[in-house]
Amino acid sequence: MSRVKIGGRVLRRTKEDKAESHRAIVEQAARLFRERGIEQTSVADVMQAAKMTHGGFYRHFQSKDELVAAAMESAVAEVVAELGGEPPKGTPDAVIDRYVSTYLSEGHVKNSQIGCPIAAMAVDAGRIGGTVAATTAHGIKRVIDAIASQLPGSKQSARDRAALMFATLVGSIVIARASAHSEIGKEVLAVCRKEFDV
Amino acid sequence: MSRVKIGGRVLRRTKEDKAESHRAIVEQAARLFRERGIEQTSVADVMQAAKMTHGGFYRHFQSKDELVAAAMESAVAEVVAELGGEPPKGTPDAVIDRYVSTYLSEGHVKNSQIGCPIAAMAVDAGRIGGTVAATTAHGIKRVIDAIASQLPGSKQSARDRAALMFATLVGSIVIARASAHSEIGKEVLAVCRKEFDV
DNA sequence: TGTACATCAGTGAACGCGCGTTCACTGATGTAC
DNA sequence: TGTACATCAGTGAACGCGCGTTCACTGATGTAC
Repeated sequence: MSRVKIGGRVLRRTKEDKAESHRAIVEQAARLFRERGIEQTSVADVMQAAKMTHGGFYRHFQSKDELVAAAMESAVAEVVAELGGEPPKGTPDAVIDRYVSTYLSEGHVKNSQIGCPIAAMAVDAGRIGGTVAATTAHGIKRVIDAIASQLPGSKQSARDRAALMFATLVGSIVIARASAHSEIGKEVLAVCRKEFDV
Repeated sequence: MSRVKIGGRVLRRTKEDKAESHRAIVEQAARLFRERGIEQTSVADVMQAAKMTHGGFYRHFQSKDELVAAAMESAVAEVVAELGGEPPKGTPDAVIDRYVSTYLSEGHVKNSQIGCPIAAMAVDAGRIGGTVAATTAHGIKRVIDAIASQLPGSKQSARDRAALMFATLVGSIVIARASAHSEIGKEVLAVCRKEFDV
């Protein structure tokens, strides 16, 4: 944090500061939208989390929807980066194993704020339509492509298995979260873990 | 419709009329919440769809959340009724085949208002918490149980396969809807149909 | 290097709007006698 | 059967509130000369 505050006011506002503010807004939005939902998170909530007041928001985005798209894009990019990273030591499918077992963990159920943006935001983002829906659709494609790139076999076969796997993952976490205090959620996660052998 | 309107006013309001109004409110809520989302549908929207003004709403429900729970319950009951019905002519798993192939159809992608309430509402309903979340969790259990009751094999095995199947169905439709104008959604549905052989 | 000035990120008050909810009222229902 | 009256489903205006967005303002930045 290079910005210096004196008496509660930000005194330095260079281009780098603006870029840093921008990043902080998107980061907090990606976190809050996934945790509380898009409609349940106000622009003021996001700006407060980014340690600013809400008035400055429109120096960075033309509308809340533009922020929603940016947050979705940012969260998808993180997922894709994890999946596209160098396969670490171990078996060739270690990246996928780690992705799937993390996805189907109790931690992912509880910590939606750092989890899959599709599971947390896609239903509402799709309903918003326009650029938000388009960004979401593109994000889904990117994630499935990234999963497919880590699967063995032919391109088409890998893509098909990636699509089916991702659908199962998304459904499992949606169900598990909505069944948080019931046993059924844990059952679904367990069965799904068994299915993918993680 | 037994209610008689004269000059735009409902003149008869017997107990049966109230029950009919109640049913209409829940029916329209179940439809609109699934189509537009819970937060995006106002109490006034629902009452208008049920051909009333918003003021009378609180003669039927203590709060919007109570209506959300009733709408979820009603929509789940419909799904369970379809799955629990007499197996019609044909193979013993005809009920499941019909359920799955309808679930994975383009029609279900487009017509969320008459589709699976879990796919359409569970993410938001879970976030609301309280009775709404509890009703949703219970609804998920009821649907999985209903699916399991139509599957062959041991109780435990059927239940496990039902849980996995439902997760895949929910994930597929969430993805397909969010990818509406992209090819990826159709791919996911197609792969999923192949998986379940429908 | 120093001075004058335009820029613009961020502040905080204010805007209009739609929401969930409340309430006084209307008038048909249905019960008591 | 008829009359008087309490009930209450539904109406429509009104409430307070939080939202997305706007705007006048502040003051450090950074450019022109």
